[in-house]
Amino acid sequence: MSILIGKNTVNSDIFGHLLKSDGLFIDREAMRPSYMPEILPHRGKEINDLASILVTALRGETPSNVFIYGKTGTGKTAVTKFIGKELLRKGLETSKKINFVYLNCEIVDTQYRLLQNITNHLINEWSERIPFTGWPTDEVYAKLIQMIDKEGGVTVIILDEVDKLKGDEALYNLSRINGNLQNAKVSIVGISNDLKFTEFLDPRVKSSLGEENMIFPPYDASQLQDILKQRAKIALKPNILDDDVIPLCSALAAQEHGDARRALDLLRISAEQAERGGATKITKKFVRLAQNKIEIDRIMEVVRTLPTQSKQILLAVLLREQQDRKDGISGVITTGEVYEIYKDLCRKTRTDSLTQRRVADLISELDMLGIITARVISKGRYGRTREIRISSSTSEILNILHEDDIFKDLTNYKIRGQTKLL
DNA sequence: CTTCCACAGGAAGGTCTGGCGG
DNA sequence: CCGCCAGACCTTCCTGTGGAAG
Repeated sequence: MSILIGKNTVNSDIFGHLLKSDGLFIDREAMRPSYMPEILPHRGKEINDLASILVTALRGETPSNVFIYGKTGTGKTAVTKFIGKELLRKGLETSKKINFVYLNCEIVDTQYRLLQNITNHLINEWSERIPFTGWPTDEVYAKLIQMIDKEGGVTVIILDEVDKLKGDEALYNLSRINGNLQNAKVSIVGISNDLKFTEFLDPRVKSSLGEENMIFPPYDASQLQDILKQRAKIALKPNILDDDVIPLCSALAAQEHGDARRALDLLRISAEQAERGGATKITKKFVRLAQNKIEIDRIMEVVRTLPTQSKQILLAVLLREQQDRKDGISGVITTGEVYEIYKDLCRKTRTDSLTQRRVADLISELDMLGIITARVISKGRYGRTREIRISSSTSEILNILHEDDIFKDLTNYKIRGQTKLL
């Protein structure tokens, strides 16, 4: 993001000025997904269920392995981490040896790194730690067994986003680790937001990992309200929220499969928008702004990471739309027209052009990503085609596209003279 | 009612990359 | 290290079609 400094502003001590300006937050962190609240509203049942499975660890026995399923923002990670904390606390209190290892498999995604991470978690001496690479995998596995046995007690391993793990060998090895242990026990908790994940698993792993299954249902609008109220109390200064802001954020997030993360983002960004607008109260207006911003940010990110050919097609659509607006025409943009402009662009940028068949597919891809809308319409005698529109801010997308090197010398590009029918 | 445009979109096959077992 | 295969990415060829115009 760039900071523009107007000609007339006094730009000495910018940060000082911003710091002094009375913000709306007390603790911004409390609205971020990583924040761990003291109480998790509406997850009492889930906490209880998981706790009653893992409580066996406090009795020194092996808890069943658990598989937890639930959509994003339903509190899976929060609940498991919460339980982990409690388990460790209670373990200390009753002097039972408990180890708790949390790993996100999206970051630690190979068998080697997984085993290495768990083992290192149990090793205190830096010198003894297993390096990022270099050891044979089975040696790491042996070391892991040795360490767990040395530690004794019960080790609970949380594998978050377990579906991101490459290959199921790692899961297979971990699930039968108890057979190799003398005086320690291991329990695995797998977390996933993909219910179909277990279907592709080795049946042995499947039955072992899924000794217990838990499903986290999405929050409904009123539950989201409670969560937002709780966090707003910690994060925001008192009396700056309009009464209808939290219900609105909750309702919007509830529409999107009850995602608490989404609701919190919405509220946080609303507050940020209000803060930046110099407002002293957060109103519905800022929620709308925030929603808009989230959507635009999403689109910008998608556009930025588009393959070159798709960018080229998108640029063709944008140029056509811009031209039409300049000429005061508001006709429909069709696949054929886009293809012509696209081919011309390819010539200018010296890239190979795809066939119209392929371009048509890429256009519907762009449609599915929500960058453009492409509806099939019939113009009767003049054929059947797609009516293509841009769904959001043209100029901002153009800016992103111009970041791309291949569009560098296209700044003065003009659509070749052609009169539009109808 | 029929015609006919300008595509939509299915099917099949080619090329290339990257992972994986031997 | 090598051959094999799956899947991504494209092309070629094709049949199907909504509805304004005739």
